[in-house]
Amino acid sequence: PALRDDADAFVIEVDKPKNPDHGHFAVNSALQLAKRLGLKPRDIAAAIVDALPASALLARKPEIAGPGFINIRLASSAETRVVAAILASAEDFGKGTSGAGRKVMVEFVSANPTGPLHVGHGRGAATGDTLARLLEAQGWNVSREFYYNDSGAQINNLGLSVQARLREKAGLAAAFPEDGYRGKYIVEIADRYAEEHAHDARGDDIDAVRRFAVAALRHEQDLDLKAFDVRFDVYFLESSLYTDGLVDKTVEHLVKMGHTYEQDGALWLKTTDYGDDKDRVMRKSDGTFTYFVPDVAYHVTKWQRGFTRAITELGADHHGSLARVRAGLQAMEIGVPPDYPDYVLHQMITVMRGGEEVKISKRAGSYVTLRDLIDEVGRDATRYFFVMRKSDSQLTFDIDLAKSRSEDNPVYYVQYAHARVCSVLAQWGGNVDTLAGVDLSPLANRYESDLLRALADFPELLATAARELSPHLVCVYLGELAARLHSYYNAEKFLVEDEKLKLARLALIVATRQVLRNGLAVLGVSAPEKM
RNA sequence: GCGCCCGUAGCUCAGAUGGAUAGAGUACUGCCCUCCGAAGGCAGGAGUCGCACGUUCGAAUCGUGUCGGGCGCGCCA
Repeated sequence: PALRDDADAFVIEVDKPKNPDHGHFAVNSALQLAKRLGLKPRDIAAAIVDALPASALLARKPEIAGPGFINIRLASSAETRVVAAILASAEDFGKGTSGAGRKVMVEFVSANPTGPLHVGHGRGAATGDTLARLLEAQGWNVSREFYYNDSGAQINNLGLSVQARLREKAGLAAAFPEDGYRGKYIVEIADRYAEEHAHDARGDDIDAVRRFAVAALRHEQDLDLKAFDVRFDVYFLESSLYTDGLVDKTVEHLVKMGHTYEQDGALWLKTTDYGDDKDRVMRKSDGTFTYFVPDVAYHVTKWQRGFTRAITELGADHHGSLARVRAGLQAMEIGVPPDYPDYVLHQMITVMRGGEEVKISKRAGSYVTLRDLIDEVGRDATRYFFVMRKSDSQLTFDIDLAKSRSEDNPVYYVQYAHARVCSVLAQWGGNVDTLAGVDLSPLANRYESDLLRALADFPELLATAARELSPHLVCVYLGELAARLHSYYNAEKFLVEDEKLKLARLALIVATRQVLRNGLAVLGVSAPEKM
């Protein structure tokens, strides 16, 4: 009665307790209501339990435990239903429909074409691609986009660096640009340029040199991404923002909206009106634009291309641009939500080699490339490694450890579980399809129950990972699922004499194999039948 | 100085909406293949969840402060 006069709605929360002794579901409402009702939590719980109707789905009457939790345990017949659902849905098991076909862009990697992709880009590539796969699995219409800066000072610098190497080769006294790129790959590009441009072996045609270098590096990056099984739908050139006049239009629009002012010969945007900590220069006193203007213009195109949702995956060293871009978008007053786009930042990776930190510097040419990693530890392990940690925690990547202990990489643990099931099925020799309608009532021990619970969690897990933009949750889940399969395998024999028991167990492990496969697919990691 | 992220076992890290004895891997110790692959399993020790205060029936989780680490803060990109 007290609840009926209360204007506040009361929401009953149903938890899934970590401890299996607490049942499949737990309700803590009695604890939360105790104060409002002025009653003891256990008394409230008892009243609730008494009022519940009996159900064939429940193993027994809900229990009151601890300070007043209500623990609910499913009957075995309810618990095993998930197996049939998995076998029926196969690769679609776990998918959701919350995206409802809406468009979302995931922008990631977006490396400038001034050098090979390094470990940081690898983390971004694995994270962004997994996010895209997660969103696709929730029914979003995902477009993967790579934005690259093919103009401006850094590209200029790249051209000059290659030119300097060309001149060295030609025996000319040439000063290497102070901020030039010193990596070996610059020398290689210079060599190739000289080969293919015999008439300009000294690189006098700086435009041609620059174009060649950008094309060469873009090509290398594409090969790296391909080796990583990452593909993009759109490569967006920063230069197109200028050639299409979008940068100018954006600036004009911001001026028109009254969010700018002139000072010291420069044009400023009042980003402080939108939460930035200081106003930002848009047009420098020399008439050129600062980089954040094309950034805003680029995000305007995302919105105007119909992406009402956009996710931008960046290295954490770019986090300073977030507030600015969002502020710029707000100042446009074109209806973009204040939190557009969603940002997912990945923290820096500290690379250790030989017990020492490897400083990654493009300009100095000290590098651990993505290609090195893929060659040394393999694509699957590299992808898994990069997404198994929360992206906003910094991680230490010990190259020696990754190489020497590559067999201990957690990805093999998960893949092995999959291969193990395949191996059992091969020994059985029966037709897997016939397992779909098998009687599952023989499944009763705790290993089977644990496995069933884990399988049933998969759809919600994927939904959570997508909602939280947290790919690492998939890795955590798969590790636990594989652990349960391995424990089960060691504790019980599957290919037993008892035909009914055997078929029930086989159906269960086939369902497990399917979920392992589906989870690995989201990560872009293979599910081998043999290892 | 300002902003963002992080601070959980020796090490690397999980702990979604606050819940019931804080988890995994690794390392270390000891067991388990006449048995579906031991790339596996089982058992053990190891943590005042950086610190303090606060909110709450209840805090690793929320708030404030503080200390420590990373990153970013230029009319650079």
